[in-house]
Parts: sequence; C-alpha cells; structure tokens
Amino acid sequence: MQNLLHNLNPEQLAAVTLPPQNALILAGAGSGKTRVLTTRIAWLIQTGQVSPAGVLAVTFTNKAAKEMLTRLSTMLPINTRGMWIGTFHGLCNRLLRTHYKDAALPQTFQILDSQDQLSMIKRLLKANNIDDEKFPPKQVMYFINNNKDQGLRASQVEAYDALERKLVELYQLYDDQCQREGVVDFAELLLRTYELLSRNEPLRQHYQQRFRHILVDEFQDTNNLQYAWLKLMAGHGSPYGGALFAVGDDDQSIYAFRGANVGNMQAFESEFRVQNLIKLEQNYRSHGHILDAANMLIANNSRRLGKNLRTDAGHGEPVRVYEASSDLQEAQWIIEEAKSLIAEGALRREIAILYRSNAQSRVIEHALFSAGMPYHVYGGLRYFQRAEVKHAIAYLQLMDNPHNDSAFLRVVNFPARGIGARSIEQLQNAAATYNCSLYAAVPYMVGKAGSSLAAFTKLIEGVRFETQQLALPELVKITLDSSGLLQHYANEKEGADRVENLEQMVSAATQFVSEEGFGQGAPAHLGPQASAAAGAQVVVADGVEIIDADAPLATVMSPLSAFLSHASLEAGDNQAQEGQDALQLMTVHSAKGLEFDNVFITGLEEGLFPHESSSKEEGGVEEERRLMYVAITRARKRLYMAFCQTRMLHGQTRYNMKSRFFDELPEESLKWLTARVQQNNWFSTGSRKSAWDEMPSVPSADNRLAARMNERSGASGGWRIGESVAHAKFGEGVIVNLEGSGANCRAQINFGSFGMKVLDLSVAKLERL
DNA sequence: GACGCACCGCTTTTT
DNA sequence: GCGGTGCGTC
Repeated sequence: MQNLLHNLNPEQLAAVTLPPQNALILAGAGSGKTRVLTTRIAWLIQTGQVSPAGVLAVTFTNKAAKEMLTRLSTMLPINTRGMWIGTFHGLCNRLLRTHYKDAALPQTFQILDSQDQLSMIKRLLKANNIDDEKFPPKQVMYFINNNKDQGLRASQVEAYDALERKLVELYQLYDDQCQREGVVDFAELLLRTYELLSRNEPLRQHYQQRFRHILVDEFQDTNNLQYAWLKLMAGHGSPYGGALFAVGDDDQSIYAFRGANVGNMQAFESEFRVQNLIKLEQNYRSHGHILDAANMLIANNSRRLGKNLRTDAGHGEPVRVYEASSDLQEAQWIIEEAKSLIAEGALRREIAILYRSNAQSRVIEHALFSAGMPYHVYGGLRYFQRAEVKHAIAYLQLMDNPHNDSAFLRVVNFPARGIGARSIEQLQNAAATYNCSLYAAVPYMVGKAGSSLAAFTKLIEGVRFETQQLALPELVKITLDSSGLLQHYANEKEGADRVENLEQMVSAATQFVSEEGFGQGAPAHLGPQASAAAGAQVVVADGVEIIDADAPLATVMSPLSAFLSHASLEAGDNQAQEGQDALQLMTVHSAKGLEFDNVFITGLEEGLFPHESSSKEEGGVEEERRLMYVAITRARKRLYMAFCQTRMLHGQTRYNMKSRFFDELPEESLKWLTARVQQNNWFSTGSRKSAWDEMPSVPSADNRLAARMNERSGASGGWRIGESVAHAKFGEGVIVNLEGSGANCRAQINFGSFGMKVLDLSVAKLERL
C-alpha cells in the first residue's frame, strides 16, 4: 500500500484516496491522469473497499483499456479478470451477448463497422428508389448516427419538413433492415444497451448494485448517450448504484465534430452534486517555455473550467518558429532540423511531425522519402479494414449468421463464380418478396442463377459442417482455402502482401483464442452454454434468474462470434513496422495522448490551422485552439512551429496568412528562426528580411517558383504574389493574385479576418512587410 | 468480368 | 492532385 501511494503529489494522492463518492478530476496534459485512474482502482481493492467485480472502468479506445489493464496487473497481485475494464462499445457488446434475448437480438448478432453501415444505407436507398443526389448516403448515415447518439429512435425524432420526414423514414427502414439481418452498428451497441437497462428493472438494479465504483477516462469526449449510459449504470436518481469517478480535461476536448459534449463535465458536476473536484495541474512532461505557450494560448478560450499547468522542469529551450516560403520548403526545413536533432543524439521515434489534416502529409512524406529518412505515418488502413481481410471475415460471418446481407454481397461473387449483377438483382427481389435475407432467398431462385447461388450457399454450409468440431484457427485456415480467396490472391501479380495478410489471420485467431480464455481446442462454432457456461455467474434477483455478463467472453459467446466482434471492435494496428526507429507523422488528433521529446507543428496558417471550416461553426475556433493546445503539450523538450507563404492544396496554390495562434503565444517563449513581423511595426518603412530572401537550401522546384514570381513582379510595380503587405484599414494581408500592369495594376489580397479584397495598386496605400 | 475513363469531393476519427 | 466510385465498353 505504501508502495502504491508513494511518489504521488498531493493532488494525485487526494484524488486516489477520495471517499466513495462522485468525483470530477480535472487532469491537465501530462499530469499523470492514467496513473491516478489505475492507482485509484488498485487502492480501492487493496484497502478492501471494493472487490474486483465491483469495478467498472470505461475508456474510449482499446489502447487505453489495455494500458489500464497492464498497469493494474503490475500494481496488484490478483487476477484482473473479475474487473470490467473496456471501451463503451466493448462493454456493451458483452452485455448484449449475455442478455441477447432481453435485447431482442439473435445470439450471433454481428457488428457493422462504418464501411458496412454506409454500404447498407446505399443498398437501402437503391431498394427504395431514392435519389442519392437528394439524399447522399453519407448524410443519411450522419443523420441516423446523430440521432442514435442523442438516444433517439426514428419514432422519437421530430421532423419539421418533407426532407426530414423522409430521413426519419429512412432511419426506420434502416433499423428494420438491421433487425432482420441480425446486425448492429456502433451507435446501436450503446443505444440498445441503454434501452435494455432502462426497460428491464431487475437487470438494471443488478448491475447498479454490482458496480460500486465506476471510473471514466477522457470524460470530456463523452456524447450525450454515453453520459446517459453512465448515469444509468451509476444508478443516478435511484437508491442503488455506486460512485462515478470521472477524469477529463475540458481543454483537450477536440471531438465535438463527432458528438462529444464537453458540457457533460459541467452537467455531471451539478447533476451529481459533485463535492470532490480536484485539479491536477502539475505537469511532468514539458519544459517551461512549452507550458507557458500552452497556458497563454488556451487562456483565450471562454467557458473553461479553469486550469493552469506548472512544472518544476525549468524553462528549457524556447519554441522555434519558422516561416517557410512554400510547403516544399517547410518539409525541407523539417528534415534539416530533424537531421541535426538526430546528430545531437535524438532518437527518430522521439521526433513527431504533426499536421492539422492528412492532405499535408504527402509533401512531407515525399521529402522524407527523397532524403532517405525512415518515417511512419499513423492512421492508415488498419488490419481488419483491408479488403482481403474483410472478405475473409465476411465468409466467417456468413457461417455464424447467414442473414448478414452485407457479408453475403461482399463475397457471393468474390472470387468470381459467375454470379453477376443480374442474378443479384433477382435475388434481392426474391428477398423483398418473401421478406427474408438474401441467403434465405436463394432456394426461391430458379435456372442458372439459382444453381450458381445454391452452389455458393452449399460452399458456406459445407465449410461449416466440415469444421464443426475444429478450433477457431483451423476454421479460419479452412475458410481461406475453401473460399478460394488464398488461391485468388496467389494468382494475382501484386497479391503477395494480400496473401500474407490472409495467412496472418490464422495467427491472429490463435492469439485471440488464447488471450480471451477460450480453451485452445474449443470448437469455434460451439455455443457458450456448452463451452463455458460453468464460468457464468447466475444471480437471482426478485425471483428473476440473471446470468451476469461476467468475464471471460467465453461464458457468453462462441469463439467464432467473439472473434468476429473483436474484428469489428478492434480494427488492429495499421502497420507492422513497429520495431523500426522512424520519424512519427500524424494528425494532431491522433497525437492526443502521446508525447515526444521533439515535436514539429506544421502548417500553422489561417484557413488550415485554424481550419477555415471551423470559423463557420459555433465554437469552432475555440475547438481549433484546444487542438493547438493538444499539439503544443505533446512536446517534452523541443517544440517547433512552422507556416508557409505558399501551399498547394486541392491542386491549387494558396496564399495564407500565418495562424492567429501566433499572436496568442508569449513573445518571450518564442524564438523566430526567420525575421518576424512586429505587430506594432506594421507601418514602419524599414524593409524586413523575409524567409524568402534567405532560404538556406531551397529545393529546385522552389527556386523555379521564386523565379516565376519575380518575373511577374516587373510588370506589377514591384509587388509579388505571396508577399506580405499591410493596409491602413485592413491590417496585415497576403497578395494572392496580381492583374493588369503599370497604372492599371490591381492586387487581390487576403486580409484574413477582413476577407479577400481587390485593390488598385495606384490608389491603395500598401506597406511592404 | 476486367479494365478504363470520367467524375466527385476534399478536416479532424474511434468504436 | 489524388484516390475512391460508378458506369460503360470490349
């Protein structure tokens, strides 16, 4: 116990040892949040205040859940199995598997990922002859998911015009179709669980009484449904229920665009009458200048809960700021700086290059590739999302639940077996007529199409029969062969990677079976009741027998079902080149939660960061500022910021002003590597040396660009596209275009918040910057 | 049934 | 500027 608590600072200690009451922990970046969360659990168990089975810990990502489990197992001598630690979706999946009857789901219900969901909506639109110009599938999906995230069923959505009424109708059709097929989307996992527990009182009370301590990570990222779910679990407003321990940081709320509601923090504080609010402000990550920059920037936001990070680490290096002439040159500069960092002994994996949007990575990647520097881009296609892996999964899905139409359509003719669009159309008509799944409609088909289709279902049933008594890895192996997938890719010219990915599925299955506590040889298809019902805890409450949805998964589902939900809920890593020491490229969003010795924040330009579309949304710029705050606080020792005068975006050259965020950073913490414009110096005549004039090692493409621009300057009274200027009324701007010549010369200038203006150069008084 | 061409859209992302 | 998608042709 002494061990557990030692080395905690006073605030951390206070949070860990709070009495069993609701609590809100405001945990700043790098303040030891995960440590507090895990130590709290360990302390509660070690002091005998709760048994492992009384703990429910919820995270957003599998990574965070795994991290908690790992840390806990080093702190506690006991088995962590009895605890419920997982993502919202993972926990809901487990609950729904256990109580599938009460939730009105088939035992082998399957989970649609976003790809599957979208293709299902497209099918639905087609089947109902709906113009997908008027109802873009993505928007229909957004509408459905949004309402589910608000806890609303189609019947509860209020529609005010014909368009909305149609959307509501589609929502209902979509849900009906899911129910017929026995599939649920991500939002449905949560909503269905929520409805199950609200409706079913004995079940609700059982879980409310069981979980004495509910702990939530990244609380600022919860959406309304998740918050309602937590309220229900914690028995808010009922005589039962445990304490809710919420950890979050309102300044790091960057997911409003997908429904996260920071307001949940304030709501929690008042609705749960939180007496215990603790702020963790001591930062163990970054040097002083970096924190000063973060603190001063975020102070520009309103409606904060209020927090200021501090450190004992000293000021450290100032933040280095660089103005590049172009995106190419920005990339070139990053490489030069990275090289010298590495020369000073930095590890490549301790250098992160962050950007606002993925499109920015291309130029940087290209430069890194040319320079022969190893790098790793985060956020590509993940393992279980690859086409060939999804195909294999579809075969497995059909064996477990043949009514999954998405899976059926994906592989009915892949590899090709002579079942064309015409046959599929007939089959869909038959399915509509008999109100059944495509698979079930196959017997109604006649002729050549009928026999090809029958051969396909026979193939599925054949493999199922053949593998009846086999364990999951064998089932996977046989499926890969019998489906013809392996053969198909082996014959393909560039199919080697795909074959490798497919073969990897066998090892993935082996690993899964052993990690999830299924017996090594447990038959993949066998139902849970036969395989492991002995482990399930049966509870009798109010005369109702309840099988508690306890770990391990083997108690509630077959190895195959479990593996399939694993594939949907945990998409896997994106690349296997883990061991390599490489520069880390990622968006600011994906950098959240990570830290590096050296961080580059790139593309700090108006319109890009903050992104232009954010200024149209209510509170959009504040969210961008929080995003910038997240970016800054990733750095331990060195932080670099860069922006460009010219940038290629969507096939067009754009001229942006430097980001407004520079004006919100403390002067004394910045070191400008290129001459900088003094704000109070706009109208002085002294000419400024810009990065343009002192480019150290400009790539050739850049030289050409510069030359081209200088050519034009002769005809334009010395003005140049991309040049920074100041105007008495509009302030600082960038010349975006020049037209005409001599006395008729006009300039189009981007004045940032004043917008785009076209000025007659013989009249307008412009200052060169 | 495979390939080629035209068209679209384009912020951020986990489950 | 690029990648995904959907349609038309051989």
